[in-house]
Amino acid sequence: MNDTKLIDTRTRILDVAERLFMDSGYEGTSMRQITGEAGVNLAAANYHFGSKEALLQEVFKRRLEWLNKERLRVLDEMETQAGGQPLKPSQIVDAFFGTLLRMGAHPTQGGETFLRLLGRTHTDPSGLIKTLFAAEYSDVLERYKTALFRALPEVPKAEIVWRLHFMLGATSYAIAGTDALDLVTDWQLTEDDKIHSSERLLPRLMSFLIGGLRAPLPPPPDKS
Amino acid sequence: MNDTKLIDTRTRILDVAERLFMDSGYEGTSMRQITGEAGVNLAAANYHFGSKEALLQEVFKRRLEWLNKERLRVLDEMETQAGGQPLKPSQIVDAFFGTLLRMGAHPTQGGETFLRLLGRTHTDPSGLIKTLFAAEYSDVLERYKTALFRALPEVPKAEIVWRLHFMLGATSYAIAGTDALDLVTDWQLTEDDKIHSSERLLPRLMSFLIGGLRAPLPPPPDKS
DNA sequence: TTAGGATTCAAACAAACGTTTGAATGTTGA
DNA sequence: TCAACATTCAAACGTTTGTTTGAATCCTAA
Repeated sequence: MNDTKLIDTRTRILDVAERLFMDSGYEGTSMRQITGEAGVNLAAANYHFGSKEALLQEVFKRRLEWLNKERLRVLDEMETQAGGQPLKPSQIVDAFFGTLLRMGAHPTQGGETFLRLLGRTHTDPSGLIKTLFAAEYSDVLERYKTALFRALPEVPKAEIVWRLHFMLGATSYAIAGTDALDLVTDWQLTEDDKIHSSERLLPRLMSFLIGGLRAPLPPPPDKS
Repeated sequence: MNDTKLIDTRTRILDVAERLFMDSGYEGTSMRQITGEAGVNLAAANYHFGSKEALLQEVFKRRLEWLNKERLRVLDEMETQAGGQPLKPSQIVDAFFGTLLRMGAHPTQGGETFLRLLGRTHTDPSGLIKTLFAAEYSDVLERYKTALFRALPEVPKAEIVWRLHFMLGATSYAIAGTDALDLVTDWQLTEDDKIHSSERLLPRLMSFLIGGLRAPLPPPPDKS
């Protein structure tokens, strides 16, 4: 087992697969495209990963493990700092979603490509993806849920869960690509707005998320 | 041209395609699955629609035309009622997103199936989908954008556009399937919460969206 | 230097894909 | 009733798909 070339082939396949899955989706990407653009033999992909499905799993796994470890680390650090006191909601939101968005600027962790892949995949109901996400996210969500419950003791837990869900949606959409924004854009934004839009995304999204999280509760259900 | 049977075959294909595209995506669904489950001959799909791509377009077109006409009608009605005064932001949000969600309870317009298909497709960057959406949404978004600008004159237009984008994301995710919520759920919700969750989605989402829309603006960009 | 496992490679596999064909059947208006 | 058109149908088309094979090559440890 060669230490430089083996890792190179594996990594080249993973990197290209990540980008192509982002561009064209899982079913829309063929093994021949992946291995072709990666400059490796077709059979190499099956040799290193076993199957296309297993390759998809690896593409997500190597990033999500890093991300969710980082999310737990940041939350741990905040809670230590707070010394038993509940955190501020804005801290929790930043630890979860801010860490995700800042991953887009982290060159060794896939940069924007993985972020966009993740965003577009979050609404994919395919069994494979759902199973993978459930396994990869469960610990992290449990911790953040608990932190939010403590931070917002006056808000019913069901509402917090729903709002976490909405926050995930707004964020997925935001990172799925500023391309999709071209739908909504067109209209009069200054060049300045466009140039800085990527780096300004985080504060803008954060304001929106916290506004939604702290919004007045909906009227209680009709008892008829 | 037979008036009952032709419409039947066409509609049966459209209905099944809508459901299968929702379940498995465009590339993940084959013409044989569609025509098989619809109980029509394989060649019938190509006969009536020309190609798989054209079939996908039709699936979206018949629903989006209805939805966006309805959205414009509701907004027109509100503006007439207001007699030249700007609308309240919450009215505009409800006219746009409320109309969408209420479509899920409209049996002749695809019900929840189309809603979930739309939710999962919103993050799809494929050229075909983007072109279709751009054409189908442009008029409506233009009108609603203008209404929001008038309703929130003190907010910079760029911020409004971004927040509209975030609102679209939260909504897409919410309608893409309460299945995806199983990710976040698990945790202690009462049975009552679960039973009423579908009909309670709209007020919950609305509170979140308006909270986000009206949140304090993010700090201005660093001038360094 | 050499044996043995790891990796690459060209080639082939069966299966599934979207689409087309031409004949058969159904339907309509004169 | 019959000609003209619309629709259905079974069959086949050529591609492309993911995966497998077995030989060739590379690398490393003894």
